[in-house]
Amino acid sequence: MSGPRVTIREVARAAGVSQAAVSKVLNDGYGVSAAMREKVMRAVTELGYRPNAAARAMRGRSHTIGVVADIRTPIVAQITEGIEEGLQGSSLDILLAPVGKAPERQRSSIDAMLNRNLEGLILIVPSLPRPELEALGQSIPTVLIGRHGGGRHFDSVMDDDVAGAGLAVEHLVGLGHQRISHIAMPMGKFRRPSVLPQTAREDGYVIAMRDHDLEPDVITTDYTEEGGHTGAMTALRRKKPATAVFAGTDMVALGVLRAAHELGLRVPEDLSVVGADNIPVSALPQIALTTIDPAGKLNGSTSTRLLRERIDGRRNPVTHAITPSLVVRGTTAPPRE
Amino acid sequence: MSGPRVTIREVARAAGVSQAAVSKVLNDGYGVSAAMREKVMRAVTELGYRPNAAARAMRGRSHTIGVVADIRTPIVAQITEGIEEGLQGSSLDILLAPVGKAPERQRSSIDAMLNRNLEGLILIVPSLPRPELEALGQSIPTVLIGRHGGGRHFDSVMDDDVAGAGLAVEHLVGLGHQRISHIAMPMGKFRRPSVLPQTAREDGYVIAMRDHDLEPDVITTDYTEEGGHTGAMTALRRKKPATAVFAGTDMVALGVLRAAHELGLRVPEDLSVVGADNIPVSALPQIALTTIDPAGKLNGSTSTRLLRERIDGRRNPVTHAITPSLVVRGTTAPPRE
DNA sequence: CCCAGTTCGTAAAACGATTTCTGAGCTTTA
DNA sequence: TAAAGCTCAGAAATCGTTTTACGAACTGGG
Repeated sequence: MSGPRVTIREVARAAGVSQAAVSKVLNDGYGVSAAMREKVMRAVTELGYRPNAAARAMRGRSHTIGVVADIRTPIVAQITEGIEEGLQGSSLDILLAPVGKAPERQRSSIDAMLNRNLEGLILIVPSLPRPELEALGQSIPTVLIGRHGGGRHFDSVMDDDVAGAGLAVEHLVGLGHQRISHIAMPMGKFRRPSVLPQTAREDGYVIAMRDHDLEPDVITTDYTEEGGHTGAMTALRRKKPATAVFAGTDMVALGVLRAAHELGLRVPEDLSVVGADNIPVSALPQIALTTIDPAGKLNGSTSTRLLRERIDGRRNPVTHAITPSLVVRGTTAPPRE
Repeated sequence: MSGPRVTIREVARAAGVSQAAVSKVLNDGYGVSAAMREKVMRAVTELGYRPNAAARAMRGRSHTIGVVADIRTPIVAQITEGIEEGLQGSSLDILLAPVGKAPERQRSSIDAMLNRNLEGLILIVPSLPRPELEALGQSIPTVLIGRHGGGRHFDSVMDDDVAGAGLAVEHLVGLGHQRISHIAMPMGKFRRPSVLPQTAREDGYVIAMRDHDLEPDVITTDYTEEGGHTGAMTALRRKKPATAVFAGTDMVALGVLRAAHELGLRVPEDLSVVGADNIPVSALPQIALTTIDPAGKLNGSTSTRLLRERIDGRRNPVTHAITPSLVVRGTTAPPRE
């Protein structure tokens, strides 16, 4: 099954035609007769020919798209699945550059992909400044996932996190809750990074609360389990403690659950908790967290669709928002009183 | 920052030398004077030249290694980190092909990487039959992670799961436990797939129990949360129920914890539980699972080292076993009686 | 001063595909 | 029937780099 690779030249010889003919049959195929196509195809399958992607990439198309993502984030796996699904029947391969959160690392990975003449790039929640992304979009078809705000030279796919937060609040209000706290992330000193999902969730929470004439109560901590714990401690030690908490992330929600446990509060009887992201842990029976599902697969397949449009020549930017859904599990119930 | 890419030809012109000279400076550099190196380097940085990887891949080296892995597995992230670490200072890039468990999918991803003339491949727990892996190893430097057994044409890096299981049993015995059950995975009808970590863990458990003159008690179910639940129900409803359970996987251990909870058993007072894999969930304060840590990062960096040796010409196969460590958290304690 | 042996550098040939250009053979049209 | 138009196929140029082969200039020893 190994041995020296079979090249287009050998296929051509076997079929008794020229290299150009073989190439034309395999690609667009302008000006090839049925007889020739048949001959070539037989030789191709017989020899088990697979075109050398490196050679392809140099001239013409590389038949490959690149995905840049932090694979430590659980949702990346689902998004990737969606991306692959969207690639069905397109002869496009997918290559992933693993990165961390460091912009420097992301930059070098993107560079590496550019060096390979990929046909397009999908960036999952990149932490690069917008001007850089715009420049990138000008040099290669680019789609961003999970970054709010849109741009002029790339497409964007994201969850409508404002609506998602609304769903959470609706659900809790519908159960009869009035004092609903939200645990959010600090925004940094200088400017509000409005491109982040966190910000949108906070906004959505505030808007939905106001819609119901309820007083928003935003508690700012880290987006970690520990942050959720300290945030919840704040919310639950007030003289009129919250009866429900909407955490900005499932991880935060886990910290909230721990805090509740430590304070002797039962969930959901004494306290309702809603998270966001629907990470795998949340589905475990022991956790059974009510949460907002970000539809990772749909994000992936949608971004593939947009990317293919862009590869096919579209220039104008498209922004696609996906409406998340609420997954009701065991951490929400009507309040006691 | 975009515009047409700058090629080696332009660098050569700017430096007033030939293309070959530039190439030699950038690579091995045989027969280049200090003066020439200096000239070329200046032109390179000045023009911001970055060699086109596609062109490189066609002739000579591609400066890239490929990783084939199922990114849904949490440990892959850590392994990848280790791989990157091992790549420091080597001018090698890393590209990841995301796959599922399906052999068909893995095959096509490997093909895709072969088409790109990569310098080497790292396969994380591939589910491909051995002959195929041997053939692969003959056509490209290959290292396998997490697959027991070794081979003739590739290197293997794995955890010493036998030793790991031994650690778990030692720990429990040291605490005073005698009735320790193990929840394992079914082996399939026809032959024992001895290449899997699960099998090694089961073997290690049996050996360690015998060493202490204790009767092994292996319960076979699925390697899932649900499997752990049903397995634990079996182990805990005996007339002389187990006082400790060694689960083959953290996910299984979570199911055990749930079963314990449902039966009104407190952990660790009434039941000790040890898992294996140290997935992120296990570290959460509410779970605090005692488990065996597979040293993912070390697996990664070791495999990179071996791969580089192979790329540099080594032919004989190397198998490297990593001794895992026990992470003691809150689910283990001395038995009641 | 000549010759062999180094050094340093370049021209040109790969690598394996795609694409452009050209021409051979037919068919249609005037 | 000659000119024009089409269709199909191949020869050759091209992509950007590495590598090979070779020549020029310099060195040092006799």
